[in-house]
Amino acid sequence: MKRLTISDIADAAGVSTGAVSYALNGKPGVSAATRERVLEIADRMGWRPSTAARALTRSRSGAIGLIVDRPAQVLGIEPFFMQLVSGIEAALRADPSTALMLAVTEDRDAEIETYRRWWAERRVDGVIVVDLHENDIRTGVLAEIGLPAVALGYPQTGEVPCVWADDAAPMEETVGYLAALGHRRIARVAGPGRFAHTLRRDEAFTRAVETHRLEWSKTVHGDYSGDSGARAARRLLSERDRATAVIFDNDVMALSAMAAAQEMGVSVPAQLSIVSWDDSALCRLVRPAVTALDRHITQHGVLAIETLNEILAVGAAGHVQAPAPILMPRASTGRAPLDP
Amino acid sequence: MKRLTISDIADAAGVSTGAVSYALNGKPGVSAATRERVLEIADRMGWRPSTAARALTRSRSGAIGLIVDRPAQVLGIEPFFMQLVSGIEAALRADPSTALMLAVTEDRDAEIETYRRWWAERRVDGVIVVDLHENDIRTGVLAEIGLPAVALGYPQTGEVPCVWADDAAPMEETVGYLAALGHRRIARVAGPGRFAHTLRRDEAFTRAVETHRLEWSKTVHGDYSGDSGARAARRLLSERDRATAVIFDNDVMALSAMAAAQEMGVSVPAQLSIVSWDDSALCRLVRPAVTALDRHITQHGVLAIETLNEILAVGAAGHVQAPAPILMPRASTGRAPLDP
DNA sequence: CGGGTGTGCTTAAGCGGTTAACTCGACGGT
DNA sequence: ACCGTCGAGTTAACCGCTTAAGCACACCCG
Repeated sequence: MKRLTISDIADAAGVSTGAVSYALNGKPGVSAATRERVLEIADRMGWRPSTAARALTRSRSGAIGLIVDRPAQVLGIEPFFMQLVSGIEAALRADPSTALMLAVTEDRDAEIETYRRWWAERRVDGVIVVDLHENDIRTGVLAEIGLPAVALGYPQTGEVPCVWADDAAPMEETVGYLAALGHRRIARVAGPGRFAHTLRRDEAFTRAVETHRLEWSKTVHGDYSGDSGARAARRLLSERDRATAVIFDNDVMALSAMAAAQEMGVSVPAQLSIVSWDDSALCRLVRPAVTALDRHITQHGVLAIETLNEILAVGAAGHVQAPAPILMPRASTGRAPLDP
Repeated sequence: MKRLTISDIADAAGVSTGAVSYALNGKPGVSAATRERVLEIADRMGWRPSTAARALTRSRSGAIGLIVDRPAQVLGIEPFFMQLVSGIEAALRADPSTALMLAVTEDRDAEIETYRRWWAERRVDGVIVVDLHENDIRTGVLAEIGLPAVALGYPQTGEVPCVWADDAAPMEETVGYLAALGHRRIARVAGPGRFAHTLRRDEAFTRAVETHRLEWSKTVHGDYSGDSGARAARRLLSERDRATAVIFDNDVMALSAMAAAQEMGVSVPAQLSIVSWDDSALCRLVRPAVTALDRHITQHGVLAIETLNEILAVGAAGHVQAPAPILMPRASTGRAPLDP
């Protein structure tokens, strides 16, 4: 089946390709009657402009890129990305002429290399960057090559607009909630320390611990994988005077830790309360269901696209604050044990 | 930062753009010395051909498409897609000039519409189709418009090459394994009946049940969501002379069902054995860890890309059999209860 | 009735590559 | 010395679309 070009439409309408182009792009230069006729014919014949040809003249590719750089093992199970993609796609549906380009890289260097390649090949008009580090080199590279970008995470140097959410208030709320349940010994199993949001939460946690005058607290770092969550749990549960509540930075670590606790004969929530800083169906899939902070990840995807569109339209955009995570108490949290 | 074009390279090398093109594409027409020099300059200056310009002349976009059509709710948690994407990306890494275009649609019509659009816009060179139905209309549409495609699922009309795996033998093995553990009453919670692989597994299950002369069996259909798995479990567990083992068509339903069983005070595996027809880290994340069939989904992604590349290179490809799922016995299966 | 002024379209150049066709020397054979 | 051949480039057309510039015609005004 032959693909139609603009000249097929021009022939059918009895006008030049230029006129067709004006008609289709809503530009002046053709009469209302002609415009109508061209539009009708193009629609009836099912013509769509070639993205390649358009990209060449407009220097816009009509695609935005997302690069995911986590080990395949974690990727498969981590609901974060698919939720994000859902949000991105939902926002993109408003403008079907834009598509999403996805890449999975093996490391940060490959990620940067892919940005450079995409830019040089004019494959994407902009990108969404996730897992922002403190002093992330990627934003520098993107600014240097001039590839429009929006990052998910705390505002950094200011070169790249960020979609961020306040973690301090929810952290305060979560610690307060656990304190109200009688917990005086709370641990936190964070994500990798290189991530900016990890550090912010670390700080917020420390502050909340002080505010509530807890007896003891501790922060350890994992890598979002189930293994690291389980390992952290085993270590925490082996301590004397151990924690009675643990806040995990994602759902996978929380679930895995809960399994580890069960194996050690520590019952949740009677002897140990568990909170996940990431809500997904996973948290409701297990028993006890896991108390979690809903981060509205899908919404982050929507905001990221809107911000990127703004950059593409007017050349710049400011940081965007997303709604703060909200605590969803479920069965994995309960009153602190009297004698842990 | 200005993007380089082929004429920048031509200028730097002191030759015409035509010569640069010949040099870069390994075509005759330039001396070895010139080729060397051009290659070196292009590399040093970091030039990459514009995909748009290339697409225009070669009528190849250098991208392949994947459309996912499942509710956002299921998407986020279903490890299937990310595993598939991992495989696709791994295979694409061999040829960095090809990118992956991802779309999430709301229903099948939107999916078909997107295929048509992508084709008309020359956005992708080929697509990978998942969740094949019996007599799937999508393969017809793709064949009609001539968009190269590879499907994941049982071979159908033959218009589109399929990457498929035998489910019969593993089903036989699984039922045999449960029978050996003393189970005489086995249920199966399948995916939606419209999927081709669901029907094949239904048949295989029925046959295996006969082979092993089970006392009783039953197949009910869910929709891969946790809710449907839990609902099915509750219904099955409420029956008199209920099943002592259940095989689920995916991990999400299996996990959810296990949670429902726990809520009903039915212990796994003492009173109920659970098997998931899909292995992911999820199955190892919960306690008891879930016995599952590893379908090598990542491998399916790799095979799909290889097959698609074959179609793009030589115009056609045959069906490809992927390795059969293998049973990974874990803690969710055990000896049948003497008195269920 | 000549000259400005829109209107509605066509023409053609250009986006960044690819490639068929052509040019220009050098070389070899007779 | 002349012609044919070949290697190494160059030139220019083309892919499908956009858009500045051009052009023909109708209309209005003094």
